[in-house]
Amino acid sequence: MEANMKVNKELLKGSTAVLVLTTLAKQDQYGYELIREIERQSEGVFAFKEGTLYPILHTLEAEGWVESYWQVHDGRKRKYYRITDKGKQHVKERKAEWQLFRTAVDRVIGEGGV
Amino acid sequence: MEANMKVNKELLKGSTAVLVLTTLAKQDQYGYELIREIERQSEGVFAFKEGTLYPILHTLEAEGWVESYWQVHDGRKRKYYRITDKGKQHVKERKAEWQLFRTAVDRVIGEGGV
DNA sequence: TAACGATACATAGTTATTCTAGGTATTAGT
DNA sequence: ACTAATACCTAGAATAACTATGTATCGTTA
Repeated sequence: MEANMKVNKELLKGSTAVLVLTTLAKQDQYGYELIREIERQSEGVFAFKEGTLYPILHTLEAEGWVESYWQVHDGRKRKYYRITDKGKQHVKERKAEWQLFRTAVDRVIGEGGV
Repeated sequence: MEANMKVNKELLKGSTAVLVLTTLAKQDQYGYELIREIERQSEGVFAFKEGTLYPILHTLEAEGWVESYWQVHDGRKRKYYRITDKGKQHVKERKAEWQLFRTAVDRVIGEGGV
């Protein structure tokens, strides 16, 4: 599981919120765990650094898309995040946006069944 | 054909080079024409402003992925761009990167035949 | 028991890329 | 003569992820 398989980081811009929110929609998770979970699900393509993910989580919380709560587990203090109803609505819109974007790129570059 | 169908502009980052180079790989085009052509092919999703596209073309040229030449057509001076061999190699790599990225996003958000 | 690596959270400042907002010049139509 | 469309251009703003660094705790092992 090589970390940092070289996907241009610029490609990522605008996609992180939907990646994080979708993952949180399945179950509450804490930051450090989210990094591993997203890396696992993307099969190593997305390997967020902590310095990248934590500020994103703070932004998502400021927007009201997630809520956080501290919880001790296995003798460790962890800050869990839970998606809100507003966040669920938001992720629905962003997913639709992603579909639109993906389809448009594929049309131009000529992949995806054209 | 409404310009600016709201695809988050951040999503675009990292994708413009491959969009432009792929279009140029089909035939030489000039900037103003490229904007319309990409808008047409993406069915209105990507509507670059001139202030966006021209600097991108200059960057692509500086990287050696395209070459430009002035040509008069229909009584108008136009700056045409032609993709180079180096550009063709580059766009191949970027397309592969796009496939990897797209697949990874779809895996995480749970679309695309998982 | 001291040292070290892994876990877990955090922020300041840099970098990269697109957009905004302006500008110039030419041509075609009214 | 005026206006809209064509065609090119750049400087500076805005945005978002990354780099680098810091703190603290826990488990393992020498």
